[in-house]
Amino acid sequence: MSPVREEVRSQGNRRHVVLAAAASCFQQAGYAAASMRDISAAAGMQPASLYYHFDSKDDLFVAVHEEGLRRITEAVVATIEGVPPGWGRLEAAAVAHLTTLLEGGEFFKAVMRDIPAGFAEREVITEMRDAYESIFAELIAGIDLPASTDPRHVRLMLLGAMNWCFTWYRPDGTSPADIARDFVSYLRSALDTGR
Amino acid sequence: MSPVREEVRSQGNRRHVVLAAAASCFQQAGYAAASMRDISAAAGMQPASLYYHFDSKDDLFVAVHEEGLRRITEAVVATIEGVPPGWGRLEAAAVAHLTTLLEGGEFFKAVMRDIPAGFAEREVITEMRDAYESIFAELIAGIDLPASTDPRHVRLMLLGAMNWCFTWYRPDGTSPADIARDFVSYLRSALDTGR
DNA sequence: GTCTATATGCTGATAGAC
DNA sequence: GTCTATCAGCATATAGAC
Repeated sequence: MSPVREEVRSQGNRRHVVLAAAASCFQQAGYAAASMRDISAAAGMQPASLYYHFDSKDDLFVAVHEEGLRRITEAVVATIEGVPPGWGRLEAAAVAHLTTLLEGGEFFKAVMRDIPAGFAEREVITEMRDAYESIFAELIAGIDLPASTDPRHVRLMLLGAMNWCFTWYRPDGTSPADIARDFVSYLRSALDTGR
Repeated sequence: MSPVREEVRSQGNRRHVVLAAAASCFQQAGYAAASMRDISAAAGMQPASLYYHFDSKDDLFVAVHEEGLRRITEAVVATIEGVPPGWGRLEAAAVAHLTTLLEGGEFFKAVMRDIPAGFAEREVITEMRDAYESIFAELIAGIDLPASTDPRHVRLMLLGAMNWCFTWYRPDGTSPADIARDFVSYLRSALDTGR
């Protein structure tokens, strides 16, 4: 409205291009094997130009995680919205998680991996992942499990099984949604006290 | 007995020392981040000396996998010997697998990871892993599952959940054996038709 | 914001003495 | 079998022009 609008600073800024290029390289090669040269080539610029947008390779890795986890959180939260608590809600979240992970683009295979050993900001990444996984902890808390069952192990089993899928998943095989539904159904028929 | 015995050639050969050093480095840092210099230091020799025992870093990685998978196969096979087919046998195998993986030494965390992208001999490693996992396929085939259940997904869910454990396992928490038993029990009560 | 040019150190691997 | 010495190339990151 004001005639002298403060234009969005850094418009034409290609930070997001760099971020996407980094995600692609980290996903393909892993943190250590992806070089800043590779990333700069994927972004269509010179290596030195990356350092205008990010201070270091470590910073870039953290930023890729921030963006990836932000997006997958968004996808899962949007999916479970309105679904009543219980197994159906957990299933919906699992389907969203695995579908995003396996077919959602390059950000996610970079994010759902073991953190490179000796990585300086390991804790930052761990905390971001924990925040995301707490969604699943809450969903499982909303289910009436047998008293002998450890809800933490249920969560870790489900998420572990899903996060391992990228090692064997093939796009021409069973869909991510069907895989996720199978995994949840095995737990459900085991642990559903309401039946 | 013969007075002129052919002595074991390469006695005093430190190939096994190199192999253990490599396993340690690969496990700690991952393939790309572990350098031949790191490995040579861990083995107590000069970098050039490694090349007497192995032709390349790739070769060394393959050799670590061969040894690691040989050992974990041995551990699992020894454990299930004599246990009758069914859920108990699968549980015994899972306990042996996860215990070896998490507390069996440095070979296994190097082996049960995603293969570095672009690794030249990827297929060789994939085949070795498949051969190992076929043990679990057979164990699951020996269980009477509901017709609607996909035995392959049961195997992949269990192995995936276990192989992901090293990202969250802490030695001062639940023991690997108890974790494995929990995982199998969740599947078992779901899918056990014999109850 | 992106460039060219470069500093400094580490990489896998080889040659050849002992 | 292990060593010393070294090659050629690539790593992250910086300096400073435009």
